Amino acid sequence: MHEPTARTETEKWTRLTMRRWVAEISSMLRSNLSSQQYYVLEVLRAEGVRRSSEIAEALQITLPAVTNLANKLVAGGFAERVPLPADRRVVQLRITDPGLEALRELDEKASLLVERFWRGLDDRETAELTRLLRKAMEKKE
Amino acid sequence: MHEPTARTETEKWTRLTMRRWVAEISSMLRSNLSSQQYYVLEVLRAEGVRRSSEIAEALQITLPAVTNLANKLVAGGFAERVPLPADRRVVQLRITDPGLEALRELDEKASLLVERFWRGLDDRETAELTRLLRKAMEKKE
DNA sequence: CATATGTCAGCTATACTGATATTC
DNA sequence: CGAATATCAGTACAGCTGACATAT
Repeated sequence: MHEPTARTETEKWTRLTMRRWVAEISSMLRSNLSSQQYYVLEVLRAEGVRRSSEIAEALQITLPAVTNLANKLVAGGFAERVPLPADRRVVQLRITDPGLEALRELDEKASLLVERFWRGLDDRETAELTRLLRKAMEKKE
Repeated sequence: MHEPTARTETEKWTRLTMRRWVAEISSMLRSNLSSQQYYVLEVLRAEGVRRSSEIAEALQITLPAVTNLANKLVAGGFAERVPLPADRRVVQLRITDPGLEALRELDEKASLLVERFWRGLDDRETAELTRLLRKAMEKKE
């Protein structure tokens, strides 16, 4: 083994960091959309219309769970169901203008959260952290 | 503003990283304890016996939620309730040997998960990442 | 007729609020 | 008696599996 204590330190700080993130983001979302609803809207904004099965795949949940999420989003006016004429089994979801607006507000909050989250780092360190996260994620595919 | 794109990049990669972590840890725990149960056991192992109110504080959940978690852990044999003679309103929780054993197994898995999670980074980068996470977390108190 | 897509029904798990012991 | 601690009761919400309707 190369450096036994180093790996333990990495574990320790990785897990503490992740735990805090989860705590902060869930308290941020408390009064608005659930985090899954938020994620669906983000997917819709980024990708345009998406069918239920694609959303299930993206969120790693079952199709009935997507139906449930979609019901909430549609009921709230954040998304709408759009039939796909070419294949009438398919139901697509599309984000609405109020959905985009809600997303913008949440983006604002998330942005502040990220900024606050890494507040202990200076600009150079933040840039280095970003580079490392990006590299780690890009190599995961 | 200093570097508008830099902040956006930080946001983007922070959030993707966190989302993936949540997905991976929850699939890791799927067949065992819930992540909250896991966290309670970790707290108990680190701190010795803890009263319900302290656990609620640590996990940022309500007291009834702790009662529920404690019921599950006790039913599973992972923890036990210990009265505190000095104050008979208090119920403390203590981890059992089977609880320690379960934790060891999960630690093993979590350890592999962390290692795999940052696999895209080399040793030097992993050390730097660890330093940055630690610094960011320590400055948050 | 077999497969694919989405929804419905019913179940489970977990957290919450409010009410209720019990003890300090 | 008021405050603190934990639990109980009831509710809400999100996810799952299995059954079902519709379309390919």
